[in-house]
Amino acid sequence: MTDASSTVTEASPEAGGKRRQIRPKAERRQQLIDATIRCIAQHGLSAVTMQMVTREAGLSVGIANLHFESKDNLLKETLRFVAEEYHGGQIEIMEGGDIPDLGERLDALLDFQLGRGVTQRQKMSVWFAYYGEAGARPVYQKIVSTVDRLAAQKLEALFIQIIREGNYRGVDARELATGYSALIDGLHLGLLVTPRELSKRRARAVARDFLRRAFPQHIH
Amino acid sequence: MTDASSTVTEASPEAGGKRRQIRPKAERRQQLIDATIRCIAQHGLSAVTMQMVTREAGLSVGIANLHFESKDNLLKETLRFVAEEYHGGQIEIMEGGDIPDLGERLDALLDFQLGRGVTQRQKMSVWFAYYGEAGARPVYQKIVSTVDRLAAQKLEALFIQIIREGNYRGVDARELATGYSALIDGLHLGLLVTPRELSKRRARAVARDFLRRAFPQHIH
DNA sequence: ACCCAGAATGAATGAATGTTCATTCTGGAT
DNA sequence: ATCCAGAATGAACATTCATTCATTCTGGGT
Repeated sequence: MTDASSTVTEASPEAGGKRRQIRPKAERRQQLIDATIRCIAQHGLSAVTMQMVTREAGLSVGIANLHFESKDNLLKETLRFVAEEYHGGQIEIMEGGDIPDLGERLDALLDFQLGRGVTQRQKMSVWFAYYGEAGARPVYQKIVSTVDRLAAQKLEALFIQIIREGNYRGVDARELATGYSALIDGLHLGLLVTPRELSKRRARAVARDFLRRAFPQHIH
Repeated sequence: MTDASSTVTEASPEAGGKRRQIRPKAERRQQLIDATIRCIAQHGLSAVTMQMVTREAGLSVGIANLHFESKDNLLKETLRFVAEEYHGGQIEIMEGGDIPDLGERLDALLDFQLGRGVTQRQKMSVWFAYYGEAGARPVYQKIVSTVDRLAAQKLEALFIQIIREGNYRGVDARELATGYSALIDGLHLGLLVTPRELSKRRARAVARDFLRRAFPQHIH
């Protein structure tokens, strides 16, 4: 009855007041997934331990196996969350009823893919940590493939619309979509591994150039 | 004096004849690095153990710490080897005194980057396994950055030559080189993670398209 | 005020792994 | 034939980590 921690936000990893709190399952799951993302970004996927994650979340070790049955499952669910968040965001923009102009929609997509601040870097780390293991783990491949395929289809559909509107000749939407996706992935890699060589500004310029060369009327 | 294993190639992981062989240090180092590459490709970086690597190499556990001082060091040296092999190959082609025609040289580069068979897939796995950890491990970043920077410079130099020869206007060699490198990285990722969606043939077509759009006179 | 389903805890457990080092063995030098 | 530097071995050790579960605690329902 001495502390004023009645509205504690769980944001403080340490804190003296360590009063036990009971929260709904869904909330704890998300809390653990968020902590996992931070841990992977900071220490790398192969160095992540359950103790590390639960401490980062400000919870006890046992709780991870209560809400996820195992470490493997926690990692799997974390990947699923990141994948769905990233691709979901893209898809929303590409379907974009809120942006009628196709050129502006492309711009918004590019903003989403290469924008944001520190948070984005965390997500990128997680993203590529899983890519690294995907070659040996079919489960990861499957999760990524599923969302990837949908995003690829939406991108192709958007490109088809743009090609029709601009009356561009000799351009294959599918091939261009594959190229653009690969380019964005490659730029993310560059930003992550060699941030000294590749600034975010330049990455955006490069991606924009790619689009301009393909759709000169839509990107200026 | 009963066996004919005098010219044993160390290629057989098991084998009944387990006679101890003494070999020069450099050879053992390479043997262990090769085994490490195979293990990473097959099991993923985070699952690799010393026992796994030494068994794959057909040697005892102690030997890894004899030639490399630790597991960390073995992994570091393996990355250095893969990085230098990949970038070294590229650089050799780009400097390429043996291919005078610039268009053909681009073709050769593309062949090297997206060609080959199973072996190449192994190398890709290793490559991205390290990328995944690079966000959290400055040592890996440094190794990759070093070779990467040199390759980027050579590529830019090649593009400058091509731009001059073709008299291309409004094209920035540096930006184009960044874009092409990123595209290749992204295509590698696609081949590794979603081989069902992206065939090697299509990856080549996409990369070729990128070059053709930039240098139409040099790529047909 | 009381109760109790089930959320949360964390010490204990056992398995896995990196590293060490006393010992064995090899092959070229003498 | 003999020798020995140092390459190779692998059982043993210490540590680290995922998982378990007996116990404690919480907060909504009655």
